[in-house]
Amino acid sequence: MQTKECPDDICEQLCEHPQTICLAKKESISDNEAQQVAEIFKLLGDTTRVKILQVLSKRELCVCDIAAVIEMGQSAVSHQLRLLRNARLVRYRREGKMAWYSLDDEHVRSLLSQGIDHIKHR
Amino acid sequence: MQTKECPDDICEQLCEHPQTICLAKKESISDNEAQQVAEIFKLLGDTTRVKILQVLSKRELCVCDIAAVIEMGQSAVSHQLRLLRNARLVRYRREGKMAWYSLDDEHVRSLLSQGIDHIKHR
DNA sequence: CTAACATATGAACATATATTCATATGTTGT
DNA sequence: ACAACATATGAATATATGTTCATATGTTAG
Repeated sequence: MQTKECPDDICEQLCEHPQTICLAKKESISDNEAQQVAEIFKLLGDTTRVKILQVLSKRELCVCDIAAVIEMGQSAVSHQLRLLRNARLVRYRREGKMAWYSLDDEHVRSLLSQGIDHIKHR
Repeated sequence: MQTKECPDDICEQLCEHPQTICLAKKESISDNEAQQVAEIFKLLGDTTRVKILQVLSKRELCVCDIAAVIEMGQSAVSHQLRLLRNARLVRYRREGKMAWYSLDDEHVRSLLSQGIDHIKHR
């Protein structure tokens, strides 16, 4: 991302420390990467979706059962499932008129359980 | 949360599967827990904050250096740092007129690096 | 004390997001 | 074909969130 070497820290620049800044920039992730990372965490950053993912991490469930378990309306659940589906965090299969959802990302399972651990031990 | 045993799955209830729902409820986290988990991930779910946390994971930086590195205004950075400070994800120390920030949560360091790994390998 | 500076913060604004309601889609059983 | 049902989705609404601008706070140097 940064091609030039870091110049000496001559510090004409107010408080900024050019050399430190230059080093830090070299080690920083790109806008695009940061955005993608944020995207994943954003999906985990909603109470309803946390509940959905957590119950799906235990067993496959159909939409109306998810709604019953987390006590939310079918429509709200369905909207959230769409987001999770689009991001491929959940998998679904159709069986007759029912749609069965389950967790489809071991990485997310791990992040989720770490998040839960985190709040349980502090 | 659920004190009663799960009744047999007599299924008078439309599509819902009472026994499955009952079991799933027993294994589900509380509203409060889900909210706290979401709270953490919400903090990781913004591009600017991901960038801030990522650069702070490498080294301690003062506010205006953070702003320079991630190329954002001082005010925006300061506002975000407040959120991170309140959640104790970052630590800060004052040195004269400067404020030095660093990452203060190994759990978050781990979540962050997993998030970055995740998007890099897919 | 004053000026310059680093940081913090309140208010305003624009944008994003979650939920609800109404309705569409698609399946099953009669 | 029709009715009942499970799910999906568009539109509307309310709320939350991020950034900017202006300004406040607090520190240092002169």
